[in-house]
Amino acid sequence: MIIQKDFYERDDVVLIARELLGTVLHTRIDNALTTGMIVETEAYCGSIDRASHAFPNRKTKRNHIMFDSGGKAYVYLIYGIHYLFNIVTNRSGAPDAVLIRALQPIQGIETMMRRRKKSSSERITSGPGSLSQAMAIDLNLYGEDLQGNKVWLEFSGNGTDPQEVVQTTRIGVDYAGEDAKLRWRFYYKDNPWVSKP
DNA sequence: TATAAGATTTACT
DNA sequence: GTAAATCTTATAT
Repeated sequence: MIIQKDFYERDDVVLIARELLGTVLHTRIDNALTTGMIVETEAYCGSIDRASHAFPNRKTKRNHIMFDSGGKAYVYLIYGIHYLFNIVTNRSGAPDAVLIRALQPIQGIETMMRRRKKSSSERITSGPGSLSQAMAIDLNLYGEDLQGNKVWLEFSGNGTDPQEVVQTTRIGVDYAGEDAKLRWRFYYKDNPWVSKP
């Protein structure tokens, strides 16, 4: 079942990050379908969180889609190399987003291996830059509606959380001072697809 | 206008 | 363990 807009428009971005674990991200790019279960997320709250690009409610050309209402894709280029995929949440004017950090591949694994230039399916979607490359996520998806025909999310069929969830601190945000200690990262314990430094 | 650093990954020493 | 790749934004001249 496709996740509806009201799921994303709630105001608790941390809760949404937790609930996105176990849902399935789909992209259909160049007529190739790729899907994967989300196993690692991080929450970013633009109004109070120094680690967010939108702190403190600052709108730029890069991040302006975060100020739109929830249920859109926020894609940006980091280090001039990697695209990171975020899901915009909350109401218009509240710049919250959830970063997708790792997937467990389900469909289109051959396609993902070709895009990643790997001959093995090992860890082709572990890490935010890697999964974007595997799913063909780039700036063409900036602001894309998550109920469209290019990128969307679905609840998994069984609706269960088969694995234990770990809540801990985020990665790569040491510059954010006290906010770097917020435990806004979620992942499935012992899942081999979770990103490891 | 110029410089520095970043929600990262990969290759090399 | 360290460095390079190289685009966007913020801060300082």
